Amino acid sequence: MSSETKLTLAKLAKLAGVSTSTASRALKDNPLIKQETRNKVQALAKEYNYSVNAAASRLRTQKTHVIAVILNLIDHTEQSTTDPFLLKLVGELNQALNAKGYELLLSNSFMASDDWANYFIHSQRADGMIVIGQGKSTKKIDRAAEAGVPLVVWGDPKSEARYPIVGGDNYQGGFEAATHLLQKGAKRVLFLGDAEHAEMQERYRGYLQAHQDANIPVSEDCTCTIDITSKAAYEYINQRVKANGLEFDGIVCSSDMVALGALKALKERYVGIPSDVGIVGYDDISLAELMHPALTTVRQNTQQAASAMVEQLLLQFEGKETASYVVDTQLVVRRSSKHD
Amino acid sequence: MSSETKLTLAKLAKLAGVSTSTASRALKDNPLIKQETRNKVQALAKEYNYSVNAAASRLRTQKTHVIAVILNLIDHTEQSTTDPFLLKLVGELNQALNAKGYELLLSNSFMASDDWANYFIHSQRADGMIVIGQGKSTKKIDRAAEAGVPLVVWGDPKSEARYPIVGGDNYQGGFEAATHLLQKGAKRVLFLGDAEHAEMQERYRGYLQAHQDANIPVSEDCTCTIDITSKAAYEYINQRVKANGLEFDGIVCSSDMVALGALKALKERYVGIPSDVGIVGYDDISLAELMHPALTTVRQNTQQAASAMVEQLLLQFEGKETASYVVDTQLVVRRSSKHD
DNA sequence: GGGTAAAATACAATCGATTGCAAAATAATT
DNA sequence: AATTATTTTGCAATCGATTGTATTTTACCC
Repeated sequence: MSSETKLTLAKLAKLAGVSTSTASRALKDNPLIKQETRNKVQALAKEYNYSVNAAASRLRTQKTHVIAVILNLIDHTEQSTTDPFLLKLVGELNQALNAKGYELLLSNSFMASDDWANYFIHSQRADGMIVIGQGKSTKKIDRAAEAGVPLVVWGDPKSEARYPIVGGDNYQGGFEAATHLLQKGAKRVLFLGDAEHAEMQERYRGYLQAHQDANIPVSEDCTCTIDITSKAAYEYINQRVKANGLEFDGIVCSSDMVALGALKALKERYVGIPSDVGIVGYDDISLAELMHPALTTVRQNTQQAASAMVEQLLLQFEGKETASYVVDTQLVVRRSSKHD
Repeated sequence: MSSETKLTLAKLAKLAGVSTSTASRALKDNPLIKQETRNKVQALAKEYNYSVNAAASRLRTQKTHVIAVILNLIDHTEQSTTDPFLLKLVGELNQALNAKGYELLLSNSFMASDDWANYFIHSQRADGMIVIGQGKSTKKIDRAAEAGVPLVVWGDPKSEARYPIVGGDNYQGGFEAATHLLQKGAKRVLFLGDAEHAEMQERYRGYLQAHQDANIPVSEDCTCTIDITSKAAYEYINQRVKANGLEFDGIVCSSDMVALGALKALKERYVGIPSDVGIVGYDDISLAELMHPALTTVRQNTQQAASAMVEQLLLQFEGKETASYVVDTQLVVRRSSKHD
């Protein structure tokens, strides 16, 4: 089918009876080349299954058309490998990038150890980076940005940073979630999450504000700091109820995974949802509506998020101004919070 | 911090007072170079944050150290973007690849349209491919393999193919799942899936065998062909029960997502699980145990799978013999199938 | 000290595509 | 027909690292 020797541009050019420069230009429809010639070269390329050597092209043009996407792992937890929301985001990013002619190099933060700028950019593995999650500290990200790495982050768009951050309005999300529970009559609503993350911190602020607006005090022991995993949530709620009984009637969770863990713990103890405790999650992963009861949650538009991130990144390539971007967010009310 | 001009090997060599060839060799600890010189060059490289230009290196060595991972989408369904199992596999592959010094280029089958061999391999974007899912037809995969693409597939390891296939023993898994339900007393067990997929086909065969061994007939209407999504499962079960009432007492599902959809439909109709209907899923995604009742399922060892796939791929690079590989599979019994 | 073996380093070609500029071919103008 | 303007194409340098081979340096031995 294919001849044994690799087909290079030079050989293709010879076949077409033109020079490599002409062939190269013809392939990309450069108007410098006569239409007829372009057609001939392109036809031959198709016939012989020619495709440009990416390595050579990248070397010459200094562009890779590759974007590194980094799951910014929280060191000791396994949030990222497990959390469907983050993976969904990766899927959407892949779509959005492909649509713009870019490819997605998937990485966790281990590979490049400390020095993202060098590992990905200077080494010409990628043209830019998308970091998913601010983590507990943005030091690494900041350093990369300072080194001039084109960069976009999924996180809390209100954070001050020299790079654009795309994310939902977490303050608003937290506020709506808590307000919703309070309106349904809850008096003691837990916040289950980890305020060290910028995103969670904002949600927490919204949660506090909701209480203030509703004139309901928040006792200190309603703030529960746990890892953002279903396991941690399960264990926490399990132990808390075991130790203190059911001394709360609502939970605002920092993610759906956390909500699912809490839900499980409560159901095992025959706590009625939502009759005894109302639960609100965050993210609206596909399983939220499959739960029983279906999970009330705050949906973030991941598709919009992905497009925005890609757009902000490409803007940097053109040297244009960028800005953080707030993604649509919406409280999706389902059974887990709604007594009829 | 860093000087303005890009640091190339040539400049590094000049700094070290050696030739580029020596510098190049020194950086990779080539014993041809005196230890002292190696140290000096390496120290300088660290000091100046030098890192090899991947594009140049790839062009010269004709190796990319990149593996393309393809989510082999089923055209009209959205299984792959949603299914946590597949994404988990991607995560594990990333780990396994990194451990061997390879990077993961994530793709869906759209990007490369028809011609994987050209798009990924001849164009030197990747050294090899890992395809997740055989899909309904293996034509594309077969064609790529014929074109000489180093290739490993996640699918049914019993399929005949010229490339290694890694996967669980689907026949055995289906057999155990069905046997388990039958032993618990089920008389009419549905199979919910799509036998056009090689993997599902095998599970189905196991399901049939289980019935034969237990001497329980399988009526034709127990074979339910649906898309491998929770939504399709939900709708199917919902309609079936609505139309015919509850004329079955067990379901073997072709994935956990399918099981969750079925579960939801049944719970909405107040069907007791497992008292009225026992359910077994497949994959043991992290949410399986969070369900209420927790989902009995067939676990496939994804970490082992990822290592095996990477190993089989690297073997091809060395021109060595490869073989399909059967991953450990285990029935995890939980509440959804277990009356006490 | 002269000569050979061994160790260490340098030279120069190469991977394949891209692109500024020069050259050739064609068209337009007088 | 000669000259200029315009299209179209080709030349040759370049991107940065790698590696076979040649060369230089050092070590060794009688």
